Amino acid sequence: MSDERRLAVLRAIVQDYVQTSEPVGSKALLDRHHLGVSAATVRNDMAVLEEEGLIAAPHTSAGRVPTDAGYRLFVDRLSSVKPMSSAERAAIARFLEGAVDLDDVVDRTVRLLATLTRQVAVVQYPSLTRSSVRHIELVPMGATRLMVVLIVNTGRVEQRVIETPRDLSTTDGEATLGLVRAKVNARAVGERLIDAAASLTSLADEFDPSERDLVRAVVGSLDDALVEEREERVVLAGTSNLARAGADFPLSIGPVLEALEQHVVLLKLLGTARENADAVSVRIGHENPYAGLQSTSVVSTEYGTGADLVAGLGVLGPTRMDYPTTMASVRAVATYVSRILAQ
Amino acid sequence: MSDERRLAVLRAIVQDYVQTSEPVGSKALLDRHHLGVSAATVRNDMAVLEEEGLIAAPHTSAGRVPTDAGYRLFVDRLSSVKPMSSAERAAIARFLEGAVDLDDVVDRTVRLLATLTRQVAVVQYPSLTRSSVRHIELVPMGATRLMVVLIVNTGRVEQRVIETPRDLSTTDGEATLGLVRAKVNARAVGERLIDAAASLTSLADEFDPSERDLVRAVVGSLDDALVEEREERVVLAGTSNLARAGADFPLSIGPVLEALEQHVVLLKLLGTARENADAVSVRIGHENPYAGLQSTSVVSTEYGTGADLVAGLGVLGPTRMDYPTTMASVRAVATYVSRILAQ
DNA sequence: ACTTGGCACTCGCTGACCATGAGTGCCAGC
DNA sequence: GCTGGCACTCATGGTCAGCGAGTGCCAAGT
Repeated sequence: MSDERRLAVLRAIVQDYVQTSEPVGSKALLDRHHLGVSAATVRNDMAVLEEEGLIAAPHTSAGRVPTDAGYRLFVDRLSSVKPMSSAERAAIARFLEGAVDLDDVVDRTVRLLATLTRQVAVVQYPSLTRSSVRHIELVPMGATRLMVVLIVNTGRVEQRVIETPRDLSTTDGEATLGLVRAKVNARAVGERLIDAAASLTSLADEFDPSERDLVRAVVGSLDDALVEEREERVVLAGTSNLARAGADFPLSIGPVLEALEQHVVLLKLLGTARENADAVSVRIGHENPYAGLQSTSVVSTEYGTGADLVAGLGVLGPTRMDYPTTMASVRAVATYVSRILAQ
Repeated sequence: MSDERRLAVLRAIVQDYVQTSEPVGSKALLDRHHLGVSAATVRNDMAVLEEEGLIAAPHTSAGRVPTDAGYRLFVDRLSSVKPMSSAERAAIARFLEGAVDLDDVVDRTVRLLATLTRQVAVVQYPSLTRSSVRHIELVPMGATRLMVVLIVNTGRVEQRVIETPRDLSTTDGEATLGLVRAKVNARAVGERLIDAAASLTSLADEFDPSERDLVRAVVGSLDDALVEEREERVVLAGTSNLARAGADFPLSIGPVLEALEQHVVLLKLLGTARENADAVSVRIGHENPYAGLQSTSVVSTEYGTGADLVAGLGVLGPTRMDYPTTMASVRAVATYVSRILAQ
């Protein structure tokens, strides 16, 4: 049956509404899309679409607006990811090339994403939990304080300062410290962070009882650094784009801003996206499990180095969003930042 | 003359308007403050205040609202910083005590400030340019790559990875590296960052010509890390508080959000505050040099360790703000975070 | 069986109009 | 110099009518 034309009508409604942000009626629709039928036919189709819960009318006598389900159908079956021009791709690559270190890469990525999509961009720092230990350094700071520095293969560095039970400024103390440094590195380097924590636990047994306090203190602080959840950091950009789209949020942007401040929430959003393959994930309106984000959509994906996918990035905006181009931007940025990180 | 009473009227207007966010008229004013005079007298005073540009009427027949100049006079002469209860002080101290490292201190500080003031909080990272070098570590990563780690006395760590011109995996290479490490530290440790950069420049001269390439590479990356402006980082919290006070912004909160994303702007705001003594600085409305912040006020101060003041913190909100309590919170938080950092 | 033109109907939006009331400015008297 | 009184100004909120975009449905056409 005309099932196919009805979907074409839905597609047209979504496209028009995204562009004009006004409810679209049967007549306006005919002006902009030359479906080969009359207004009355479109009206009938619309009635069916409404019954199926794909579109809704704000008031009796206004045009129709897509529902979350309508957008869902649109992204799943009625749209394809819009290809980017090679000029755009080149611009992305060039902008990311200039980064000097990991912080800078992440910073540029998030800014770029916000600019491209004109929406709020969210980038997760490459997650330590999937990364491995590259080196551990012990730096004495005065007689009884020690800085423990953990260097991860993604380039991130974690440090802790601890009080040591022994005086390290003696030659004897220095020798001990050298031994501890060597053994800690021998056990941990190359291990994934979680495994490293495990293989360090029994380290104290290898030392003289008099030195175990020191070893335990070092291992303890490493444990701390290894599991510390702060590594799961996210960075935001483009928050002001929310104000531009202010009218799209039924209440106000307050709840959205609140959600954006709760980085745990954002991490979960990016995290659950990861269940899917390496495709771009889209979560629309009420599909978001968090109150306050129920009138927003999240377009996200993974990025990282090779087989070792390490983090997520994405954008957040009103459900009334240009999904095809947003998805294209997210995918392109993820691709290029991954490429940069692989070096 | 009744100059004094007129100021009392101004004070009352500011207080009422801050609380109710509605223009305050002569009658409403008498209900809430028992000035010993009649409404007509207050009206006369108001007329004078308006002529002096301290208050203004949104429309002919509405109450009066303080102007930026009115707020200025209020904070300068009509209010005192509200003292905090010892319970509040204790709560602040307790919350900040729990921090595990510098990042955590800054993070807790900014959150605390946002919660206390119910406004947008801005905290600058302790600035490296005023800090000194505590230690420099050189960590080989494979044969021809070297990680240069700079540890600053504020606890911050900067790292760079460089390609080395020499193979460092040989015993010979390791010896050279040890020598470089020792000399670099000898020259730089304890120096202020800017001075350290200067005293390192001639270091290559002390080495064999065959080793100078390596030394130059190390020094170059340190130079880079020492002057890198990213150290001048700021952290935000409480952005969602802007939405709550939405009605206070004539246009929309868009421009404000934009300004908040430009960290350079925020740094300048905190930076210029520093010209004043160690008091709390207040910049009201149009006193802010940045378009987009002209309907906001910034309350800021310095914090840091002892004589070595290293950074600024503050809050940003609508000009209609409870200045006395906000100033008290800012001052208290600065005091306590400084105390924590001094350890 | 589907499409189409037509027609009555709904309902949000806009602008006009009015009553209300908070608030002002001014003046004459104390 | 303060006060009570009074006329005046406007923003606000409510009602009401007209407009128009848009719908739903029906009867006729293909």
